Amino acid sequence: MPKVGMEPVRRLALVDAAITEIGSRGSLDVTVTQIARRAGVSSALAHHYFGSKENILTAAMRRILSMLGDDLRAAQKGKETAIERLHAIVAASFSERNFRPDVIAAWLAFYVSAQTSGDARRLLKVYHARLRSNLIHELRPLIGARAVREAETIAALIDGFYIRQALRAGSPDGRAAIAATSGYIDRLVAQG
Amino acid sequence: MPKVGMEPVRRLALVDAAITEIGSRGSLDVTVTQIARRAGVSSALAHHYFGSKENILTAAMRRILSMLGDDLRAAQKGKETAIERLHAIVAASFSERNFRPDVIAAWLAFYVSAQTSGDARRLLKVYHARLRSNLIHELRPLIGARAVREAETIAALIDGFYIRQALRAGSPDGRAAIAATSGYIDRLVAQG
DNA sequence: TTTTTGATTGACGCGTCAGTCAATAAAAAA
DNA sequence: TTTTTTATTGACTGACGCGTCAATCAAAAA
Repeated sequence: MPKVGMEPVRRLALVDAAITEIGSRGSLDVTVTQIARRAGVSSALAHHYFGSKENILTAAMRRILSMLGDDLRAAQKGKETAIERLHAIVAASFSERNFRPDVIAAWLAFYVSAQTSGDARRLLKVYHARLRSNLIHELRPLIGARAVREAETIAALIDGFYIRQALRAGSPDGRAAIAATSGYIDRLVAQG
Repeated sequence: MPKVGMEPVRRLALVDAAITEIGSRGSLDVTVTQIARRAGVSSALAHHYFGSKENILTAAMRRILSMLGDDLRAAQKGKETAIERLHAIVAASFSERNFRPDVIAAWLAFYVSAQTSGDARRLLKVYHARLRSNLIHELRPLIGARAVREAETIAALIDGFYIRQALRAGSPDGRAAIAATSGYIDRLVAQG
């Protein structure tokens, strides 16, 4: 079976396997062997390509956040008004692709690892900064100086719905989260 | 030094040490030896009293949540109106005693362990249920049927500020969180 | 065909950690 | 005083996980 050009294939498979494994175990306490098995390779190969377990986990995190980033960008495209773009940000945050049990569990686990790992911390901060700057940019023309503080609150609301979903049993209810968050924004704007 | 009646003293010291250790490491990945050393005893003694590491961690979690519960109850006492009690709930949630880096880190870590451990999950659900029922009870006379949905949103807001604080560097800014959350409630009530 | 290069893994060393156990020491009870 | 009970720990073990390494295998290049 040894064919040339396997590296990118294996890397992707391992990262995907890591996300799934973290999601299914609900914790970063996954072994390289578990990840490798799920990806259909040996643990030695995982080390061969990634060097260390931490590198695998960081790559998984990067992938989750970049998926979210892509969605955010895509959702805002074509929207004409600021309020539409705000709604698009909220919708993307709770879209079927991102607001999923395994992704939520992984995302939560990364929050914890950000307490220790510099890489994880940096990546999460980038995501925070981008979300924040997006929100402020759209809010400013609508509510002026209050945009900064309100962006923080909206972000907290989004993160809050994420973490609470992590504790729920059933499949995520993105619509309720969207309704609440968008509702908050609408009331904000209506009041000026 | 062996004196009788050490058990409750040791238990308390070990649980406190566990909270501090988790907070300082920012993760549940703490060893029994670390906890025991911080409490000034051997790891064997920790096992002697608690039987297992998981029991220590669960006890630590129970303690954090019961501290929060006490504060919540105390804060509501003496308040006459529903809106005052709502503000008291928010203030207690972000009080100096609870909204502290090590407690926040431990709390976050417990959220993760709730994905795996039945005990942790159960404890967190109790906290959620109590907060939810408190909020609904006070909101109902003010906004009627919308109370249920809004209680969920307020809870998400609180949890969201917690998790976002976990990523920040400096010491927690409880006032800002209180201002935002209480502000949300005020606007809610003002609109009827 | 021979050589090189990339893919792949089984086996293993090294460290860590949870939990056990037997032994010691001192207080309390008999 | 002798016996029992409680507190306490050093030493140990069995399991587990990361990361390494030498070896194998097949495709590609020479």
